[in-house]
Amino acid sequence: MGRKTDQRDAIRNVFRRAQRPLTANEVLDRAAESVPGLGIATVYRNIKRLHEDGWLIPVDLPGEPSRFELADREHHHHFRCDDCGKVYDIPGCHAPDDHAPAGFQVTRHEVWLFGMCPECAA
Amino acid sequence: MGRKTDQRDAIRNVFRRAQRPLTANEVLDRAAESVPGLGIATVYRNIKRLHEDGWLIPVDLPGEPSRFELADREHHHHFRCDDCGKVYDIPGCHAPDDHAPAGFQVTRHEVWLFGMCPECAA
DNA sequence: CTACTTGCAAATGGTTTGCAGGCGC
DNA sequence: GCGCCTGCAAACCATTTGCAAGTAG
Repeated sequence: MGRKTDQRDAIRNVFRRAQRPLTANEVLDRAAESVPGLGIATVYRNIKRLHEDGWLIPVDLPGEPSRFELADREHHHHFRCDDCGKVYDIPGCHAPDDHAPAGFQVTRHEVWLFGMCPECAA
Repeated sequence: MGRKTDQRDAIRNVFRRAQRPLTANEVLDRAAESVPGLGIATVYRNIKRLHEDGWLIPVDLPGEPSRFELADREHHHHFRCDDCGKVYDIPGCHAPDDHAPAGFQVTRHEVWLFGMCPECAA
């Protein structure tokens, strides 16, 4: 997985501490606290590598920058609140892979739910 | 819905003829055939307006430019071939909205299937 | 010492916007 | 004629890359 550097350690720790998917800029802000001078390019390069190594998985939403979260978790989906914009993890999977027309081989799927979160609904 | 212009007509006709979601550039290429000199900014402006008017719906997937398709169709999902990159419409809906934890009010969902399309599987 | 890493700045690619001229109504 | 539309170019924003200097092993 390459060399051990302060930057990479800091970036990995940020993800380990995170309770939700993070954007590159959020990672930069948090990691820069322990590694002053950290550059955004380094964050992107490390995120890319950690993703390639299977340590991170991308969480993308239309019109927003990519977010990433730890890969070592159960398969799950995401919920985005239309009101506050927060992204929540939704445990479990209720979208079987086998509903494509004949001939299509489905190997993976993504499900996003949108609506109002408990906080905003109150 | 605003004035009638050659540009807007051409752009709408492109979508009416399309068999799959299109990117802004794909729309530009096709619409420019009937309206030489058409600019990409005009395409974006019209797509934005047609979307706001509910005539188009966005079809987004990670790391790729937004695509759009006609809104007046049954709810359906999309399949993206990992091999050739083409995006297919998948009729029907097999992802019920009611699988979020208590407190979450789900009003909308998006489902993407990934894998191999019939052509590439052959 | 050598190769991998980093920071900076410039480049990229999709999308948006400012502006002056054009055209639908 | 008024105000919406358009084309062009410049601006934006997230992300990537070139490059020279730094550092892990």
